[in-house]
Amino acid sequence: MVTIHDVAARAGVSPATVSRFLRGQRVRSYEAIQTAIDELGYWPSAAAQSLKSGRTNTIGVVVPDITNPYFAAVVKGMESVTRTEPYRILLANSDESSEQEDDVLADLVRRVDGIILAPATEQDETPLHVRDADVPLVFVDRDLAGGERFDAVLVDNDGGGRQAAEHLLALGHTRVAAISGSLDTTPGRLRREGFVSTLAKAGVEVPPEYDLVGDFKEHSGYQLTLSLLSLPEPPTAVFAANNLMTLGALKALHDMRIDIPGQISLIGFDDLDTGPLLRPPLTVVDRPMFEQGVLAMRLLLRRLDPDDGGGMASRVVLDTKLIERASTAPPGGHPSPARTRKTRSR
Amino acid sequence: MVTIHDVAARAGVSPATVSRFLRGQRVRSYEAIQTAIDELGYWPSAAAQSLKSGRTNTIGVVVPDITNPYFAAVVKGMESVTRTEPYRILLANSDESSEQEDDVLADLVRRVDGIILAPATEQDETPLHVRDADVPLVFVDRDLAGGERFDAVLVDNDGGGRQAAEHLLALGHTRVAAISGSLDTTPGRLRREGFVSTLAKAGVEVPPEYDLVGDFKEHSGYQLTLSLLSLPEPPTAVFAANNLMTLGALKALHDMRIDIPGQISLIGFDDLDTGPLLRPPLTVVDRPMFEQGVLAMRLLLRRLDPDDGGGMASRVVLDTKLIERASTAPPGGHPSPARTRKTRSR
DNA sequence: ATCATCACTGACATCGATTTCAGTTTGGAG
DNA sequence: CTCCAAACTGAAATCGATGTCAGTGATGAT
Repeated sequence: MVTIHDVAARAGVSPATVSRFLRGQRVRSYEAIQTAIDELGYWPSAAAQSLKSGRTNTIGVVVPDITNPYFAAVVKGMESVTRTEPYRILLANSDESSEQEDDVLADLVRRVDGIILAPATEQDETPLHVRDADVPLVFVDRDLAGGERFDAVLVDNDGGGRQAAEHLLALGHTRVAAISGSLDTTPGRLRREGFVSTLAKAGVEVPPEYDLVGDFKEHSGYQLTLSLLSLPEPPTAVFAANNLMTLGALKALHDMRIDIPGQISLIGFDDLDTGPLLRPPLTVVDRPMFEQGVLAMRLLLRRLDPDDGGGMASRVVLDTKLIERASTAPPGGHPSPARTRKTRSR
Repeated sequence: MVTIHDVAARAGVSPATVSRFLRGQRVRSYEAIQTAIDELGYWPSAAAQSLKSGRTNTIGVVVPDITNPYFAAVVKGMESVTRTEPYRILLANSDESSEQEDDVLADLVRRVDGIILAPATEQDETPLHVRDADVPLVFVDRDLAGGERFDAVLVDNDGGGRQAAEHLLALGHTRVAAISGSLDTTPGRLRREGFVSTLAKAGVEVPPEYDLVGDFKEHSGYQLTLSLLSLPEPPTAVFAANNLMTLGALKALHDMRIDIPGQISLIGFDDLDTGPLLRPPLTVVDRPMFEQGVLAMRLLLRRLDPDDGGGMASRVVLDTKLIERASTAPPGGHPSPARTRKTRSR
């Protein structure tokens, strides 16, 4: 490896002068130094710089599953921010597991200047350890019990659940099932609460056999949908609390030759790139993805700015939006011609 | 920050002894040291360790677009390998741009022990610089002109293009269009070559106005499909050379109210999680994704193993597989009843 | 010609962990 | 009780870059 000493020797100056040159200070022999750097192909050692400065210029990002299009979009948003900064992203999957998250975080705190985390569960204790390590922490998508003191970028999950419920109520559904994500997570818990409580206010109860809990993975959406179909009286509408479980539900309904929305209406949470192209086009509760990543990274970089005053935790909560497509319709019947036309028109 | 000196002082030993304890050597006062570590919450500094050892335990991964489900799956495969190793992944997007790739690589070589790269173009020179920096390099998905001396995990793109062509030929198509990816990339060039040359051998020429080149992004698939539809004599079948452009094509065909496969058959490259659920279910050339990531990471870790002999470059080429669904059919007509039943049966 | 001022320079200490080398301690044998 | 080998320990050097501090050299004013 070629070091600053090699460059100094070849340019006939001291390492200190080379260092000054690198940091943009005026130096008498800049020509000789530049030549030496080019000829030797010198690049300063990141490890040595980190040791001296105490900064790694690296941000740790921990998400449950990078193949979930939602998280992929969020990470891309983060990446778009770091592009113009000297920061890089150290990426890790937690696989929806607190233990893996623990392991990964313990390692990350030693290597990064800050961390953006979508915690596997709300009860997770580790992130507080992260704070002990004096590494700034920002939550994205999911929150933590007692996490109010950290920056966070979230969405109005409760409101999203409400929107889904109101949509189904407006269509006249009364036998309504929910496939929730893990209730240990903020989105899992709040989406269900918003959904169930809104139905309850309208006098529609969700009986236990309709009130199912999955794990945000496609397989659980598939299995739980099958179990709904095996009931003596299946629901006329199903709400799935994230994109992957919605796909699982859709696959199950296809496999069982259920007509959507003729026999069962399906509404999901989180839009998909393919959402409009599916059979049928999916009605979903949508939310900003890329933008969440951008905001989370900006919050973190602000914390890392030495001129930043510190200040209170920023808690950003974005709104969800209902996108009506063709997978929902009044119970029993086929989609009304009006609805169909409306959906197809754009 | 708590250092090894603090621990040593509290345990009443020298830093050298603490270091030995950390590296698992036998030490008389291990109890006192362990206690001191716990009480102080000590973690060794990654920067200092890197400086001393010359290793960062970090792998750089550069892909064109992490929101492409193919690359997300590949990265997840890589991650699954590093999970049981002390390595972490530094992730960067090149956005299909050689310049961004350059910038990112110049920075990465200073921070990582090895790099896995899906180059933006075949003509890219930078990766050779990476080699100058003595950082092992593995290609995934895409190759480089003159890259034969590097490890690589690729697929038989030429064969995949051939499979697509043979499928369309078997259905009887003669007016066939290709939406290729950038011809500067291995997959862009080879998929087109395999496709066009197979058609040519069967006496089917692809005229210039059918022989279009996109950039692997959804928008180009959309635009190029529209341009095909505006021709006086549009094709009866379209081959799109990756998943995103296939989606773009599908959207364009929907927007223009084209019946698939009644008026136009569509075949894609790379399956999607939603592939079977689309309108219509897509016929595609599929290939291993997760597995490609696993293999690439294994190759790289082998290079990093100090006991490894060095040895020749490993060039792994995986096979593609045709998945027949309902988006392709004989020209002109509706899908034959037989085909439809077959597709729906699973 | 002299001196004050300013711009620039190099030796050295430093960041935190590891490793070498020269001890010191321990345990057992005689 | 003495001695030796084996087990363990600490001081100091090291990795590469940077910041401090005490200079050296040039420039201009007198």
